[in-house]
Amino acid sequence: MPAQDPTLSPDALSSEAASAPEAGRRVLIKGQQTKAAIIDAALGLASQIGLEGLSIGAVAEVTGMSKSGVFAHFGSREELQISVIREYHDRFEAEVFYAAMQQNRGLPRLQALFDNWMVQTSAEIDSGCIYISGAVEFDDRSGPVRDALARSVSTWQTALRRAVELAQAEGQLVREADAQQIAFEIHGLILALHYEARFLRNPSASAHARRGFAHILARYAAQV
Amino acid sequence: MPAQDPTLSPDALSSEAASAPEAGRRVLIKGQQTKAAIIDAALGLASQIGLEGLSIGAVAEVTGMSKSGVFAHFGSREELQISVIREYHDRFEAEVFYAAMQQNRGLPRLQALFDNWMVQTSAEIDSGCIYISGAVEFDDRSGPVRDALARSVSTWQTALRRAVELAQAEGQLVREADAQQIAFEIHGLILALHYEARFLRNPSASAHARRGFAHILARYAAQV
DNA sequence: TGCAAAATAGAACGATCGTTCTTTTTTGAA
DNA sequence: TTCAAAAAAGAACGATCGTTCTATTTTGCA
Repeated sequence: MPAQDPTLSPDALSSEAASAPEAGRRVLIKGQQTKAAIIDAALGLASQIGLEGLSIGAVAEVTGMSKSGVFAHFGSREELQISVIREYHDRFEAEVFYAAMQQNRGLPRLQALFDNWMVQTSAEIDSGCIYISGAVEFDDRSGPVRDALARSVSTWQTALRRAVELAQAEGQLVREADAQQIAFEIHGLILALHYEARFLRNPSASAHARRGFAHILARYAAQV
Repeated sequence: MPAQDPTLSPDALSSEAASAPEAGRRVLIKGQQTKAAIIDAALGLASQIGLEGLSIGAVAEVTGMSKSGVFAHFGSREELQISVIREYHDRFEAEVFYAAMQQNRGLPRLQALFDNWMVQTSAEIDSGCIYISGAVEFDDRSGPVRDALARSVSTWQTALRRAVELAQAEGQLVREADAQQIAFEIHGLILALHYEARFLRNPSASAHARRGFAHILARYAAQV
């Protein structure tokens, strides 16, 4: 199954923090533990105040460390930001993508992907989504942080589009439809959900998004 | 016509910079001119780097003034940010809302609103939209800047929803449909357009948004 | 237990930020 | 042309930022 099903960047952005130490060299485990704790705290902070608002001083305060202690693990703020993006990518992959892969390909899996995405986004109404805030912060910038972010988002969008294409291949959605168009419309629903629920505090945003998805499925449903 | 057509916050956020000077007092016009020039430059900056990234020093450099010279016109950075929001509100109102009001109520006007919104958003692919970036920057903050932003956005959303309701009243869209649901889906298309075009540099984003709008109209079209 | 390496802390740097205060220049009606 | 008010400039403040350097503590195999 993993051979023929699409995977969400199996290697592209996988955490390299667990690189195997060279044999015959010392293996210190403490550093990796605290580094993981730092990244976890940094992701929490970045979700609230954005990747750009993420400061080493704030991370140090949350983790109870010194600024230089935090800094030493990454060497630069950009590397910390990229580590946060990688961590978010991994969690998103696990909770949205992999969690839906156990559903049968086609409409059940596509529905599960959207449901998981909704759950993730709804949970982020309080915390914020760095795929959305990051896009706004880095849309006119260049550099490794933007590249890492764009790569993660593109990878996820490709996975979503492939799920649509599988539903078309299964004959559940019309084959003539543009899968990218469908993915675009779905993406819009999630963005509107995030905008209305998190910024405007509109309590009916979730219902609107869910209904919108049902409308999309109905519109592109293949006639039996 | 202005009496029965909805207006986009006729007074709520109108610029108060042109407050009439007291009779018998001196009238210096220079200050208001430079203030307008500052706001114009600040809006250009905020569109690119966001309202939060907007710094008085950067505005001073662009306008060729000193930091304190710029500061004196507003008294605080927050007031400068609010002035920028007001200016954007006025321009958005003129180029999107009022420009569509000359179309007949119902579908023609709704289509014009969306077209103008698309043009505005497409033009902002290079400059950025502070209604979108601002929502991300201030979604977990409170204060007068967030309030001004949320009020402007809510006003525009109300105007959009009313245009949908007019199309329903004209019998062009099904009366049973939830106007807020339709406005939500349209908003999602614009957000996805901004995201994909500005961040991911996807050249087909405009086509996707336009097609998505046509799909919405078709789905909610009243059978004749 | 000893000891080198790794991990962390602490202090300081130059830069930028919003803001305040003082001084100088400009404005425009009398 | 005069002159008070308005506008703008200039300098400095405390705070925070990312980063660098050095010193101290902790780690984990020998």
